[in-house]
Amino acid sequence: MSNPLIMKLEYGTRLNDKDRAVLQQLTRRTRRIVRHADISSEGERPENVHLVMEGFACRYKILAGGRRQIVAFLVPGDFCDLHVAILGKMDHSIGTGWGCTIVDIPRSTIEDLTAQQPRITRALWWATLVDEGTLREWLVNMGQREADRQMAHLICELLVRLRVVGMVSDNSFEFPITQADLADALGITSVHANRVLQDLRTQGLVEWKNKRLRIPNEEQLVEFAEFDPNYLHLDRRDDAEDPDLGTL
Amino acid sequence: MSNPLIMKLEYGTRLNDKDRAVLQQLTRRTRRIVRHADISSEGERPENVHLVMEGFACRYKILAGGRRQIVAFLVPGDFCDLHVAILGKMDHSIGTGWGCTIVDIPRSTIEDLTAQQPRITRALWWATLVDEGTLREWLVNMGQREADRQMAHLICELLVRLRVVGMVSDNSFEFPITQADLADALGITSVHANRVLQDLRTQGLVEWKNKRLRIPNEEQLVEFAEFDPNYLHLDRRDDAEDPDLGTL
DNA sequence: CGCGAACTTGATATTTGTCAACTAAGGTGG
DNA sequence: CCACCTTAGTTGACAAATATCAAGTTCGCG
Repeated sequence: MSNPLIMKLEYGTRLNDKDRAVLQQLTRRTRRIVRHADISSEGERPENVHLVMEGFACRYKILAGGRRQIVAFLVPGDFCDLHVAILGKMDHSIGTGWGCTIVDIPRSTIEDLTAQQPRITRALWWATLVDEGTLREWLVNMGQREADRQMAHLICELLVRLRVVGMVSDNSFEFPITQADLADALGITSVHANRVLQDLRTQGLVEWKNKRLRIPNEEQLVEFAEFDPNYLHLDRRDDAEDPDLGTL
Repeated sequence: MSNPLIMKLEYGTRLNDKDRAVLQQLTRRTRRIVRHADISSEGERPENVHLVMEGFACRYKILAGGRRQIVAFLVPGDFCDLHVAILGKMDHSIGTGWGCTIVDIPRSTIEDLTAQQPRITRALWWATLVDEGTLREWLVNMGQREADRQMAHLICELLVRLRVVGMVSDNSFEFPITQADLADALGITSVHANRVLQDLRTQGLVEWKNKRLRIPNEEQLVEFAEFDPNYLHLDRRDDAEDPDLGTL
């Protein structure tokens, strides 16, 4: 079955059939978000936790001057705000300029899960920590790489993450976002983003039209971007240690 | 008692006397790290979790070209690698160019804690999520602010975080790091960092000499940096909801 | 077909990086 | 206590990356 949450978490921890059934149950009731509607906003204290099932969403912050920084793209299988159960308020907003399908999960459900399902709890922990690792990598990307490498790096990341949840075919994926959005994620101007993109295009590193992005030669793009996917921690470690995960 | 871990966690969750005693016990055996020794390195799988008790440490990544990005400063009360218990390997390094005092905590101890002490577990969760929020803010900072505001913002953050653990007096704190380190945290050149710093100095926003940084007029610096500390989640929410935190 | 949003392009300004030299500070051995 | 030596900080001239402004052009949709 093509449940993105399960597909993703299987990379973090071994799940058994019961775990899968629980997760499947969790993601039964989906809801469509219309274009340009935010899922939750800075300062709010949402009652539900949200999970992306189809399409893209993003985390972002708006500054006083109106500038926007996107701090994460959320793809199918990603939680939007798992943290809100512990931190009181949202310290950023979740938006979707492109429409997507999500699941609402009551906070209490998450709390029950963490109380009763150690394997699932650990998997959620894992997902949170991968998010954190991704954030670190974005910071490195922004601080140390020039815009062209940076853009290439982001594309590599998306390719890997989307492949995990089965959204990649023919080295290409749906990419409904706008060049201006991409610019806001990279911390550059949309004009500059456009120029950099054309660079990548003429180098034959990416093709992007009709809201679909294709990577003709992944190896080449990975090399150009110096992309190393280790920070995504996709190597499920079912090694000897913690064979049956005692606690946590 | 001046235990930075306890002081910090009290901001996240209510602790009772027993919790405090457990945490106190946890941080009994400190160890001095010499200058320029790393605490742990990318790719490693450390057996212990590390906690800073005195001084500064940092998270960083080195790129192929030798460039370094510091992705976090770790101050007293901060865990260096709580995540390593779940993600297999370190995806970044922890270093201290300045010497600091830490505590080593065996992974198993953390696991016992999370199994038996829900209030402490929740506090550790909280600390992790604050780290994540901080990372997001750094990203915003780097993406959208110019270097002078960005530096001012970082200084505001450090002032607040150090105040929480009692390391600020007379609006000043020990700041043993080097201009080049600061530059690596901001994603700029050390030459540029120097110029920006002199700017802040002549504007009377910061004083920095003899490894001590003083903020003569905090309000002014906060305004200059557009600093809003909400992302540090220091408003302990002992509000009606989850009065005794059931699970997690 | 027409309209607005997204994309593209050029000219120019600003910010930041690079290189290279120089000064100041701190620590070590004699 | 001084001489030396290394590291940190400072400065200037110049180059490169990115932003800004302003004007098209194309595309998708009603």
